[in-house]
Order: sequence, then structure tokens, then C-alpha cells
Amino acid sequence: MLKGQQTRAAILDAALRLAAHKGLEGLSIGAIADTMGMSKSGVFAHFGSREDLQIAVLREYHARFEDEVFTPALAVARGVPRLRALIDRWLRRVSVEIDSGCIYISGAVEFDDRPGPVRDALVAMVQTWQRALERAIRLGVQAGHLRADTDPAQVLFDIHGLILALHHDARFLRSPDAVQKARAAFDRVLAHYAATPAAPASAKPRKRAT
Amino acid sequence: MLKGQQTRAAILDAALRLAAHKGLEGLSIGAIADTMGMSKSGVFAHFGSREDLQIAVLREYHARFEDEVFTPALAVARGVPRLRALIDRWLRRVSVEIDSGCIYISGAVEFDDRPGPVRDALVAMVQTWQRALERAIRLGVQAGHLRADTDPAQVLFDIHGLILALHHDARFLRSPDAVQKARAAFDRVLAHYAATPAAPASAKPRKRAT
DNA sequence: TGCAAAATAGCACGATCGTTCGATTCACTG
DNA sequence: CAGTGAATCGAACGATCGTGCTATTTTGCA
Repeated sequence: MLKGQQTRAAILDAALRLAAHKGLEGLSIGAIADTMGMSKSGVFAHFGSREDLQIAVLREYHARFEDEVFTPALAVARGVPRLRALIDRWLRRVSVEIDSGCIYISGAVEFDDRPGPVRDALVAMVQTWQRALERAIRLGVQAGHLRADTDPAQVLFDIHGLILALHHDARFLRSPDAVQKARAAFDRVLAHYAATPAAPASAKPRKRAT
Repeated sequence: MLKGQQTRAAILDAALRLAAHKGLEGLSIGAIADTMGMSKSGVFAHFGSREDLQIAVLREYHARFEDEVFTPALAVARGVPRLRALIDRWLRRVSVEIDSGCIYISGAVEFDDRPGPVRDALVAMVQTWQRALERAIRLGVQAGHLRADTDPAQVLFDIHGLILALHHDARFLRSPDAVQKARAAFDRVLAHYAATPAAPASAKPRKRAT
């Protein structure tokens, strides 16, 4: 009863490591069994199918991402400070992931053309994360930190682009100063959308309308 | 003699289509043989190995990319106009590729962790394209279109990010307005680095460390 | 400590993969 | 038109894959 959950967690951990390197499609039950020192069927029995294993890995990744990036940033004051905390933690995580790979990014490329439950689960998770980011941006507008005419979806697009470029340059091109470039790009994005301090100081914290 | 080159080209064309959908790692000689209506060994004989086939596909893609994006833009006046032409063609190509996929992008994710000749070839091609773009940006600075303190590598990073975000949102998230967002982001990048047309300092010349 | 149930192993199947090899058909040239 | 080399085929090999089946071991509870 307990042993089952225990080895299942261990398998998931190994699978996560493997998927980070080889991608979700590179996940092979045989390879996991090898690194775990157990048989293929032993590994297989914990998941109904390879697809379920992939989805389980996805869920595990999502949970860790939330714990590491999203949740701690909630302690920071809403608006630009929280947005900064969010992006800072995201950048830091991608920087660490240079040696392992971000499953959200690799998965998006692997499954952009492959319908099915795995793609559906991945899309749902990415959208959840993007909606959380967009909400943080919107709070920044409401708090008066960002210009009132700011389009949150556009800011999200800009920020997401810099994360993707960071992942590409650091991981694929092995560029050593990609993190620095990403931080500069983020500062520039924030500066562009920042409300001008000289503007009407009617910027006070409001309760969320709509 | 002639027939050989002819079918080789046809195989390459089919392989390119297949790789755009399934990725370079999803390239299977059997699948190509099926769509070509010939035997596996018949296809195989044209390339010494699967790796050589992948590299040949890469080279073909690179040649088409050059013909479609890079070369025509050389006819435009150097500086920002040429840079605009370059990016416009690139955006247009990625937009069309929403249904097929960009091999540079998918390949970068597939091979960011897999050493070998395929990765080496892909890195070389991407770097060639990035160097060409960076040169166009530098010419924009020299022509006085962009501020003198512009870091071409940083501009390249920004632009590349918006292309990657476009590819992600359009192809994976199936967002219909990704192209529009990418164009807006590009305009914002250009506006940020644009040299002030005249001397009057309507805006404070804030210099940001890069 | 004994026993049911859960966890794991072992084995085999069918499919697909890249690759090799020998035979065969085709295309080009003298 | 004949002959020769290129082009293609067909079959097979070994490896790996996910998966189902049946033992066998291990675990947790009475």
C-alpha cells in the first residue's frame, strides 16, 4: 500500500529527469526500468499506459513548477513587484534548467501537431500558467504601476518571447550570456509599459472590477 | 544519372514535409517510402544513413529559407528598411508555417541535448542566419537609423524571442492573433532602439545597462 | 505468524525502426 | 541496339518499443 506510492514517486522522479533530457516522446519505459533497476513490466504496472505515464510526468512537472515559481511569488505585493518576483523565479528556473530542459517548452514543440490527451493536458497547464501571469500583469495595471492602456496579453507575449529566446540561446546555442540578455529584455519591457510617474497620481489600489 | 538526382530531390521534398510535421527525429525512412510509393531500401540508397538524410533535409530547408527570406531582402536599402524586410518575410514565413512547422525551431529543441553531426549542422545554419540578422542590425546603427549605443546582439535576442513566441502561440496554442502580437512587438522593439529623428529631447535620454 | 493482496518479475508477441545484401529492373551511352 | 552501370526492389536481421499474460515475490494487516 505504502510501497506502491513510494516506488511510483521514485519512477516519476526518474521519468521527469529522463523527459527533461530526451523529451516526452523520448520517454521509454525500458530506459526508466534500467535506471530504476527494475523490470519493464514492474514500471509499466504503475501506469495504465505510456500516455498515462507521460501525463503523470506532466502533472508532476506542473506541481513542481507551481511550488517553485508561482506560489512563493504570491507573498510579494501585487502589481509590478509580484510580476518581477514571478519572472525572476522563472528566469532562475530556466537558467538552472539549462542542463535539464523545460518540459513546457520542449513539449510544446513535440505536441504542437500531435492531437491527443497528452497535448490536451499540456495545453491546459501552459494556459493555466499564462493566465496566472496575465492576471499578475493586469493587477499591475490596476495598481497604477503600468500604463492604463497596457494590453496584458501583449505584455505576456513579450515576456514569453524572452523566456523562449533564453531557453533557445542557452540550451541550444550554449550562449553564456543569454540570461543577462533575457534580464535586460525584461527590464526594457517593464520600462516600456511603466506608468510615467509624472502622470496624474490617481493611481491607488483598487478592488478588482469585473 | 539524371533519374537519380530527380528522385532524390523528390524524396527530399517529401522528407521536408514530413520533418516539418513530425520533427527531424520523427523522420522515418519507412514513412517516406510509403508516401513516395517506393521501397524502404530504394529510399535509403540515396542517403548513406538516416543521419545523412536528416542533414540533407536540413540543408534543403536552409536553402529554401535563404531564397525566401534572406536573399530578396538584400534588394532593400540597408539599415532599418532592410531589417524590416527581413523580419517581415520571416514573420510571413512562420505564419505560413503554422500548418507545417519551422525546422529551425523544432530542431533546436530536439537537438539541444543530443550531440552529433545533425546538431552541429543545425547550429551552424542557425548561427549563419543569426549572424546575417545581426549584421543587418549593425548596418542600421551605422546608417544612423538606430541609436549609436544599440547592442546588435540584444536586438537580435529581442527579435528572436518574438519569433519564438509567435511560433509557440500560433502553432501550439492555436492562438489566432499571434501574428498581430508579433508585429506589435517588433514595432515596439524598433521604436525603442530608433535614433531620435531630431535633437529636441522630448523624452529623457535614459540609458540602461545592457 | 499466517494469509490475502499488492507489487514486481519473466517472458513473449507484434510492430516498427535503420541497415545490409543479393537479385532485378531500369536508364543512359557507346 | 546492345551492354553496362545506376537505380530499385524484396527479404531478412537485430534492436527496441509498448503491452498483455502468468508466476513469483513482497508487503501490510488480522
